[in-house]
Amino acid sequence: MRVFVISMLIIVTRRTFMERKYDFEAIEAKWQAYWEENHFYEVTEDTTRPKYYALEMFPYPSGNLHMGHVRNYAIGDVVARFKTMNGYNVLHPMGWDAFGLPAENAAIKHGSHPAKWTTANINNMKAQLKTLGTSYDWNREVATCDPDYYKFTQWMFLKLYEHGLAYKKSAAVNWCPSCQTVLANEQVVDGACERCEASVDKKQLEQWFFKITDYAQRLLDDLEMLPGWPDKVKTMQRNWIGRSEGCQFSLAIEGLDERITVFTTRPDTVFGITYMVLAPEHPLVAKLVAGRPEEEPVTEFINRMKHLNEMARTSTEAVKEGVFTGAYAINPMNDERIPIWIANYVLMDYGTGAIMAVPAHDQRDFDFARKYDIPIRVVIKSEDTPLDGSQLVEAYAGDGLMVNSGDFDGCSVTEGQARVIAYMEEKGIGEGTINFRLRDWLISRQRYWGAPIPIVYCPQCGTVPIPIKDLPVLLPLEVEFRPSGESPLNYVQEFYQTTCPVCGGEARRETDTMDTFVCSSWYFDRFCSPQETELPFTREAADYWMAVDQYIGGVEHAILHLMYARFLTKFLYDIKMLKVQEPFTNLLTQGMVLKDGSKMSKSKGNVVSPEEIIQTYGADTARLFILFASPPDRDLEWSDQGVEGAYRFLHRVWRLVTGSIETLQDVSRPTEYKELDPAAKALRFKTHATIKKVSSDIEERFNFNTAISAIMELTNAINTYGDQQEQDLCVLKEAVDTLLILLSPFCPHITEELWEMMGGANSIHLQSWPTYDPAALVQDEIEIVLQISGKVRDRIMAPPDASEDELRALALDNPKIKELTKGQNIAKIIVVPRKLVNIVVKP
RNA sequence: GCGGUAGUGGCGGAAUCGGCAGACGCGCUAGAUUCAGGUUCUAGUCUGUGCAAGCAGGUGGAGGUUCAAGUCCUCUCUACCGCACCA
Repeated sequence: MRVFVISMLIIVTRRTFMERKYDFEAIEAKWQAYWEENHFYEVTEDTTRPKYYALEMFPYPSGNLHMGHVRNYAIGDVVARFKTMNGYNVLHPMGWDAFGLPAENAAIKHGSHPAKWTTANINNMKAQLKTLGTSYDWNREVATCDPDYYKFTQWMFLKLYEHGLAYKKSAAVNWCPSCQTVLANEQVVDGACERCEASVDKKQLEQWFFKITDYAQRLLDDLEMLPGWPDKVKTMQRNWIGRSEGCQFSLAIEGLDERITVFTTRPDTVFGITYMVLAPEHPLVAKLVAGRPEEEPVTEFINRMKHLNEMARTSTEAVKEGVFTGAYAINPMNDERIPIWIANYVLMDYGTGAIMAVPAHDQRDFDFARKYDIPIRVVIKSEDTPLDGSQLVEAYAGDGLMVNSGDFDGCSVTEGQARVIAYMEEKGIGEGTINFRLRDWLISRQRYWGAPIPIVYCPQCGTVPIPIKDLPVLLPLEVEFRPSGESPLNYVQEFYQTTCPVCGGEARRETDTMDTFVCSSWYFDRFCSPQETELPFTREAADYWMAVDQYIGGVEHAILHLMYARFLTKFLYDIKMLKVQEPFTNLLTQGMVLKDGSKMSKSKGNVVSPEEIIQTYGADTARLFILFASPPDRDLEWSDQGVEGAYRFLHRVWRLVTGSIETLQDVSRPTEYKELDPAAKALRFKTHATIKKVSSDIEERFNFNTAISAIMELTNAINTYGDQQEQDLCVLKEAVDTLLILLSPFCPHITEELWEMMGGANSIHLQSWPTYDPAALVQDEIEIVLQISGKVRDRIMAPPDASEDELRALALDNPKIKELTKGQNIAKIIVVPRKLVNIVVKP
């Protein structure tokens, strides 16, 4: 038998309940302990439920949580809790990006040990993180400096080595004199070290590289597979990869048995070459000038370039300059003699370090040619450009037809490119190629606090990888720190003195460690099976959990971390460890937390400490404010008064709920609602409209700010309804329950406490996310705007399903409209059902 | 220089598909509560004008498309971010 609980109409004496204070400190501690004791957020694979992997970028354990972390983890926690309440089996882990320079610098400065310093910081930050009330499965915690973890970072290295993707070469690398180590290209910003901002030098060193360039095309193409990533990040990655199509060909050198290879994207302009340029570092330069009168000025020029830092060398502002080498090359297309120059504007690390110069059609070459009086020959002619190069005011890079180009005259630019390449390939001069700006990933670091590179150098066997069964290569703890430009491991005899795994003879270990970005390129895989001892992760666990459904972190990692993680994921896919090709299905890049318009920093003295905020107002307030103040992808301006506002709101909720416990405690919600009075109906409408809005704001838009404002509106509506003399307690109960559930992902503690006080079943966080009742959203009447020529003149109430004709009739019958349109010609009437009627008049 | 994002009250922001600009919060004003301050509650708060109902103007600026533009198009200014001699 079905039982209908008929809506009750009861006269209520309001707020007679003895109100308990909102003691956030006690409440937050109580529930954090409860969740932990009851293993609330620990998960295992469960094939009966859909999985969801929510991940925030794990922090470097600097010692203290800052507001950026709070924002990051508050956002992630809302997503994780929301998905859990929607029936997903949610993996939400946390760990530590625990290797890196600051630990070592702190060790040098304070005489502490990096391991000790790091562990202390992790403990401190973990405690801080726990006071935030985040729903992490701490059983899966990892720290990259843990031998159980870096054993598998070394495993990654060995697998890459095995597949020819890790190699050692001597290269001119970025050297940070302050950090006393080399840096990857990605870690050099404006010619300065990304970390310490010291000016970066070039140094010729033997270093280990990962061959990320083998994956350049896939890294580029597969961005298409990521509709859930911000376009901004994808664009940045595309630019970084920097694919350009063109051709490569070599030129003979007059009087020398050597050839110079150049890359160009404009093979259609090869007949316009009037000189060529080598980078000052180009290996052939010395041979070209040997014994010539030009040798001295050239050497002088090269020395001068060497002493300029990266910034001064490569800046667009830098004036182009160069010197003639005295040598000539031969244009393979027409056998012309081409003078060879060296100049600052050609870079050794892009293309081949040498260019063909076509001043008529390249602005840089044009500027240079004008400066040094080198002829300019037009080979692409448009209707508006001169044929005589000396008349050009600037290089012409546009479309046109080939001229002065022998058999190729008359070809269009695109046609010419294809034909020249075909000709070169036929004659064996050159070939069509694709060039990338992306360089191989330099992973050697001359520092101590990192994962040792698992390689030994044997006088007999050469470079020998450590067998996987012998991992980890342990980082010795007894080390002396002296910033010398060499790895401190160079002074630890017990470490570097070893035996060769192949021949058993005496051998020397590699003493460089790996870039920490290697460690962070696969941690999300490790979270799937963090206790696994044989492999970095088990296939079964990774097949179940990967890919990360929602990744959240700062945009500063748009290139570095995200590119490296994508690369390693593709490699793991290739060696059949993973079945996904991309690690992060959806990416949310959060904005910065600002104070007084600029990023919080110690030097500016505008840092707000999360610890203090949590102590003063509680985690729920901190979370609420930070989520309410701005949409997550935009920068957020910190406001102490805004925090007060969030705190006040929670007090309002507290009073509202505690004030109604007595009357609502024993009320059960009916399965059907009938004959509600207008006020009750309006509240029920608001309740369900709020469910609808909050759900879509979280799910579809990540607009937590508008979700929270909708919850605030519901709170206001409940309060207003409370002023009614006669209240429908079922509707009120539904509204209050809904308010708490909708607020629970944002403010997990206060809602849990109030839920318990209301006598709610088990934990609020184990409740299902509510679904809205479409019937409750049906209104008898809705407001229709009446406009005359686009200006609002009146508003009327009409049934929501009123037809266009009915609305038109209602509008024309409206007294105010009648008055204002009297004697006017009605040119047109636009009716938008459920919205407005616009009467267009012509005077 | 190239690419991107943004510009809306005193402030943070809202307006999701071209349809009532300013939701929600902060701040401010007035009143109530209070010994007082704070808290809390009530009312107000884009600008001009008016006692008021109202009327007019208003989303960085200038044009345009449209019955209707914060939203679309063209030009332009400003701020921030990314790339920057990439051959």
